[in-house]
Amino acid sequence: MARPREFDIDKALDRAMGVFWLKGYEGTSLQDLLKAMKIARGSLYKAFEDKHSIYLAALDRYDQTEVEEGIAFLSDPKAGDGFSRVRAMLEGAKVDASHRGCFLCNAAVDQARSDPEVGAKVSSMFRRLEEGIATALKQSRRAGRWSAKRRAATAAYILNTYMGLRVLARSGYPPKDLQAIIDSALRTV
Amino acid sequence: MARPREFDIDKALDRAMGVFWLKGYEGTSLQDLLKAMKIARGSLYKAFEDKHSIYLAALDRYDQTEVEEGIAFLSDPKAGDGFSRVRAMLEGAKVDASHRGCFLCNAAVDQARSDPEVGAKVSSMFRRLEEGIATALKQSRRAGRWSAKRRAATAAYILNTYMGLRVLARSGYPPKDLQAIIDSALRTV
DNA sequence: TTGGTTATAGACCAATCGGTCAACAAACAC
DNA sequence: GTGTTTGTTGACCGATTGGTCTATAACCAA
Repeated sequence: MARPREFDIDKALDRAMGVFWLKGYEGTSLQDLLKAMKIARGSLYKAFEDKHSIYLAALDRYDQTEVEEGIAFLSDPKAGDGFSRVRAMLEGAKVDASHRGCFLCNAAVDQARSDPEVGAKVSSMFRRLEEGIATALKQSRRAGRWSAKRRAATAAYILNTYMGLRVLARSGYPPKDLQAIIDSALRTV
Repeated sequence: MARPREFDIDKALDRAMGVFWLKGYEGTSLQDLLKAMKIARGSLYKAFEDKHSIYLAALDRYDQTEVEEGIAFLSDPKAGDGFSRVRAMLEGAKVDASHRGCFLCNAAVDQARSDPEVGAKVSSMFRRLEEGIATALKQSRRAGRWSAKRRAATAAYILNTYMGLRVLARSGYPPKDLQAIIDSALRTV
């Protein structure tokens, strides 16, 4: 047989994701990636096709870890009332000490338009997050009895609010003011 | 005296803005800029300091044209009831045939964190847009008698909604669904 | 017409970009 | 051990990056 790979490919992908997340696709150089992933050039090109495919793989990794975790939380009855889970999700966007925003939102803004593959992944995550929010609403005291249609519309509205928060948070909007926005957004849902 | 400049610097800046808007800062090369601005390399470096300063100037130009125009519209009593002006602003984000998003939102996501000068300009535009929205609310039948504090909170909330719409629109979210989000967002304000 | 000044054009530059490759190393089958 | 296969390493590649510089052109004052 052949020589086994010396590095953990998922760990390397996590590190690549961190760089893309912080600096964006165009703003990240191969050198940035190699340094963060702690592997040599040749190893990277054995494991991945090219820079673009690493970005796509990092986006998938973000999906499998962050997004799926978020959806699982939204759908988890043990995490409190459905409505409070939605609130917790929004408040999670408030504290962004690293000012990285969310990778999904960053990808939507700077790559989704020019890269159809990114666009498809972004749309998929949007849709599934919406479904997660709708599920949480269904399991809430307040919205549990609404029509499915009304819950779906509200879920889209909350996803939209979430994306707005991520944009404002990334550019340093004060957390206190973000909290006020969350309160306004949920007050009358 | 000296030889006069042959190109209109504001027109060139408009063109530069268009490229940055579409492709982002890192995604735009000097060649892209020269081609769009229709000037030669030497002329560009006579008129501007470097690529970065062109980006800042383009952001200022966006401020003076698009943002100020939006604020003027929001504050204009002749443009209908204050509340309907706010609605019109949100619906303006819905139709984004070019999928450019808004330059302000793009700058917030991909440059505001890493570039303090961009961050300051972005924050300034956010704040003034909020004031514009608050002014429109003050001139509305529905919110005219609210406290200034409540109007300010609602203005921040609407700005947040607007940014969310821009993100979703840029990645190809269907306009019909965006309309539903707008309806949800304004239903209970 | 001449001189001073500044814009234009594009050749040119070092540095960096993403990507390839050949030499070597490590694993297992036999 | 030997052979085969694949991972690792870093030198290397052409292309492109943002930016400089020189020769020339266009303008106005005198």
